[in-house]
Amino acid sequence: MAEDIVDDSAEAGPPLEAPAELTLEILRHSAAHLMAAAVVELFPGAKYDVGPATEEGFFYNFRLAGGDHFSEEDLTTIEARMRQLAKRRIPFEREVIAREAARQLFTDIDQPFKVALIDRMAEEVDSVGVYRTGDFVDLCRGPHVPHTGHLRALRLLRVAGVYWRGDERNEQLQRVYGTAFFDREQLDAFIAQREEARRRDHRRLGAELDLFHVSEHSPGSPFWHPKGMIIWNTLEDLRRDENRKRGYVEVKTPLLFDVETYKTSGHYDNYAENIFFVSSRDEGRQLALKPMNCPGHMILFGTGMRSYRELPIRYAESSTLHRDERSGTLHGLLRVRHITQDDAHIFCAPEQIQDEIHGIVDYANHLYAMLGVEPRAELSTRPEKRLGSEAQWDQAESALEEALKRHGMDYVISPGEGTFYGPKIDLHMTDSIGRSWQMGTIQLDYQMPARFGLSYVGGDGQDHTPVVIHRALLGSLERFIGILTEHYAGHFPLWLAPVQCEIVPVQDDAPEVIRYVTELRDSMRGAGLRAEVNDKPGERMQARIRDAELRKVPYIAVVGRRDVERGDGVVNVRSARTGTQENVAAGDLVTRLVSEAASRSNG
RNA sequence: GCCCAAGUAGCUCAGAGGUAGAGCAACGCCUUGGUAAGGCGUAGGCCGUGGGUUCGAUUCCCACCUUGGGCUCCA
Repeated sequence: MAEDIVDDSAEAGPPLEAPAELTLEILRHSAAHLMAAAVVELFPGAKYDVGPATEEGFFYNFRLAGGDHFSEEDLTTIEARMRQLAKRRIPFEREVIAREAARQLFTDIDQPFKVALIDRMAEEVDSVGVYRTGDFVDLCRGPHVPHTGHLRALRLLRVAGVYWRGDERNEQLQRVYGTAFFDREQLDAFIAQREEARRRDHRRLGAELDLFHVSEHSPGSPFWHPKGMIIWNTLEDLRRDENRKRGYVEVKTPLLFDVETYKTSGHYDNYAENIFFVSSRDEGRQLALKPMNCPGHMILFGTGMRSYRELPIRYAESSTLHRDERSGTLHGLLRVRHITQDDAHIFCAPEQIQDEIHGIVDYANHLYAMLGVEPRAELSTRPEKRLGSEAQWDQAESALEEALKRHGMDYVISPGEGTFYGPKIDLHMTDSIGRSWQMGTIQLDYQMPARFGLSYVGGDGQDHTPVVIHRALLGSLERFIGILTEHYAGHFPLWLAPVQCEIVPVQDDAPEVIRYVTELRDSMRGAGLRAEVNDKPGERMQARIRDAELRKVPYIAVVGRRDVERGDGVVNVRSARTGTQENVAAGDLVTRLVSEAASRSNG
């Protein structure tokens, strides 16, 4: 959910003129006021904080008397009260008053959050907007709907505890989320759309398609089932193929490291709460499960004299990583503790950065296009606290930006969001309910090689410190498969589908039919296809077809006695995606599926 | 970690202070069927875990675990 709208400047400041047109945002902002009005009536002593419109609806933050919390039942009560207030067509009355008068007003009615907002306004602000809805009064620049009668199609969605001003060190307030639309039909469509999103949720599809599950025996670490492993391994094959073509070399580094390694890398100081520590029989020695591959690759690079002639060296490793994520953040495959990154570290000379970044962006575009997904790129630039010279940062940032431009990629810049060791490009994807997740990342690093004392001999015979580019393109295999499952709604393209062709015999007890379908299956398997025969006894052909359809098998071949007796080797093939049928010679079918799978097309 | 919810058969869910139900799936039998569910039957449960209240708890209370939505976090 986009919560970047939690900017309370929208709540205060100079008032705006009445709107030329009634937008959804205005409607929802007004609905937030209406909700606060209802809450203040129903929960005496409630303090209200801020309540903006969001992409999905609106929310308002409250502190209830006596430290109470809202329950879900309260939502029903509040929503009912809102409807009553809406029916009364109470006008939204706008006033502009002096800042001091407003401060006094909110002090008098004991609304400390509003007083705090006024106190945080810029000095030059001398008047503020105040809106009244019946007895309810809010600090607000508006604009609003003329009266509450416009707020007909409302729905309160959920409650949440949120930290005041988004800071964990502050007290926790109660936030109520809701949404509003111009009419009932739009609200119904919104609710139906959420239902649809739930159907393509990767956790649901993961169970239905028998891909994976998570267990309380190891929270955050998925169990991959045979069908899920096919998708996993197919993506791994793709990664290996492409890495080989692009001059990467595969390495393997340990899972367990002495913690000293992470002190050297800087992770111990910056990341300790996410590291799983492991005790050892060797007293006085503490080990840690690796949360990232970089230190291992640094050590590997450092095992020998390196010449500039060897560079760039591109170490790739798709290794298991563990990160001790906070329990409340775990989320299916999208946020896990057992992470498998399609990781690589490129060690290069400064003058090679541009070409390497270019190559990585090209690689990323190639992969994403092949999978039919479009990530959003974000360029994160130098943060306040950083290492390295300004000249290095200039070079690094422009190298990244240059590559994005050269590839014609749309991107947004996140100023100050880079890492302390360098700027980065992140690739983001959206899940079924609109949440954004970081997938790939490309990070330039001038610092870690120096911390590990890495060097290479340059053409000038002097030692130089290499630059490292950290990059993961899919990001994590777990997360990527999760997003991909939702993207395809479970209908994986042929090359990724766990079962590519299911063969359904019409007469399961006719020996010649059984022989025929078994031979067809074996010839498909011999050609490298994943084929199964569904000859489940006691079930009609229709039920077997339905079963394969529900498992979203791309092709279903139906073979009966008539085909066998005809003797021309023609079978009937049904495409699950289109529901169409056609008659094809078995040999042609195999050739066609092999070629479609090899093309790795999205179908 | 924090707020709000939910954990009952493999799955989806119903139920109630007196010891547990449906549909689908599984298994068995019957059905020989040409493109999305044939019929009958059988089996299946520490009602998330641990405490407490009670003659009796799966049901009420407390704690914990896991899952979901949000917050914070995501170098």
